[in-house]
Amino acid sequence: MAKELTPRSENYSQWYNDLVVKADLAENSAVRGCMVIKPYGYAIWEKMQAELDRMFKETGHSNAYFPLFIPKSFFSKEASHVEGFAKECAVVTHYRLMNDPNGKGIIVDPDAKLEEELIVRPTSETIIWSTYKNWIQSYRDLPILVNQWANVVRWEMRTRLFLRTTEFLWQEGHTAHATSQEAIAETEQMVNVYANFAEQFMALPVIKGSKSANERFAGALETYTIEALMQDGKALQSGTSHYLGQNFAKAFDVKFASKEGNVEFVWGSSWGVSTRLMGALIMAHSDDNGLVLPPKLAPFQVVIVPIYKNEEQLAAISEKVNSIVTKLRSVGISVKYDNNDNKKPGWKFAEYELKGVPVRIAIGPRDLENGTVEVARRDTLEKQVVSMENIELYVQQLLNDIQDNIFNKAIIFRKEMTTPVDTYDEFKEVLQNKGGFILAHWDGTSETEQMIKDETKATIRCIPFDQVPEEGTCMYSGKPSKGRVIFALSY
RNA sequence: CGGGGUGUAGCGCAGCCUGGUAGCGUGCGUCGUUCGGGACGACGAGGUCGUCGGUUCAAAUCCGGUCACCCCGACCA
Repeated sequence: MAKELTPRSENYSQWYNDLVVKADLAENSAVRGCMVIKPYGYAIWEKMQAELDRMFKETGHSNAYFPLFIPKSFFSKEASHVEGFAKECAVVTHYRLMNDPNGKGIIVDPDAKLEEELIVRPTSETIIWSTYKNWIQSYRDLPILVNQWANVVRWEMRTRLFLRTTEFLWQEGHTAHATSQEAIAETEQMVNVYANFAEQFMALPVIKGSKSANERFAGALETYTIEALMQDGKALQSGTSHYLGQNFAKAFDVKFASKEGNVEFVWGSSWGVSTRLMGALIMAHSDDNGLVLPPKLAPFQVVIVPIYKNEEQLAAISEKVNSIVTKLRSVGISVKYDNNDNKKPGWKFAEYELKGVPVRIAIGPRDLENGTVEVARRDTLEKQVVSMENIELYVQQLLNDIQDNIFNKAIIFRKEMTTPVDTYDEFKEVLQNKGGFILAHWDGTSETEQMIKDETKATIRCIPFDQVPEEGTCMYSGKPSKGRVIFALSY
């Protein structure tokens, strides 16, 4: 066994790291905190991008591209925004290198200092709103519904493949509207798009809700989030959508003439998901044998492994396989035929299990005689010998079953790992011994949330949209509360 | 930035305490036998032991400096 994973029960975090590397998704690069996303991992990201991009366009958005660099002065224009990002910005100060006069390689040319430093974007609100100022004069120019696919840099202290890297890939939508109602509707629409994507494609159940003031995006009036629960009982913020009010319009003086002839500031939203979704996908479904991918996002949904003793057998099998491949593709199933002669079937079985391919078809001499194939599903590891007749319909149904099954499993897990508590002692007990989402009453103040965070590291993941109204008292302060919020330890 | 740890073959590690021929697993190459759950045998290629300096007849090993990376904390999508 060349590629054994650390079991989850032994060390969940190690399991995750092992899995990312051994399933060939990504690896650490020569640059501190930055990862190389390998072809197999990138293929999954491309699948996610394709679906999200389609969903954005269906809701009326267009893609555009803004600069990687942001003049430093732009950042100071929105006070809470700079406050939130200042500590993690990479800064470009020079534009030229030169040979070291002391002969020790290459140094930064001290004469090539920039007049104004450039920030490598940690997010693009500032550069985009400075641009929108030029695009908007009248209500007729609104709304602007733009998305960009980009990389951003946040100089984090500690990084983990996909979950938190110094540079990461994401999309950021930035919209401008004539009314606050419209901007809020957009913010809500996009958090719903994210939730639908997570649940329908990633098979990842999420809870939609609002962030508390402490956890809100720097510069937003309101942050909506989708929160997912990982197998170790920790929460992962998987996507956010921010209602910006007129904050950035005021900071960058973006005004429009309304229908009534008044000059008003524009209302905004921004929303994003990142390669962190890869981390969520990996952790949500995978097991000690490796990755488990939802069929809708797998780079290939079916792998076919031939079993043979000699060239003639392989030729006979390959002929059958070709017809199977054609049939599968005809119903839109993606297939890889692995006839690599350098690896044995056993090796291939283990390898594709590790890589999370949803369905494996093995075909050997026995099958040729019987007109059958062996079909194995990754989620349950069950194997079944089925007829080659109508194989495409069987596999199509199986892929649907797998997609549903892993989603249902995740829902059941979340249900088991969601615990209502009424006292702070109970809260600490559950947090320590069980983890997961904890539903508790909170008095609504930042102070209380901060105290709980300082004492337990748990934060309010969100105030759920579907919060049940319920009179209660804050577990920490005893003050009145009108409903439970979700606490958890988080990534 | 505080605490801990590690740099030796592509990868994972042993050797260091007690200085004296550079070692194991895996991976890689060739050949043969294998092939329905990570095959086996034979032969072979591959390392100025992170780096700079010191001690010594002799340094992977002892001493000092330095660099890099990893883990735990504070920060975070």
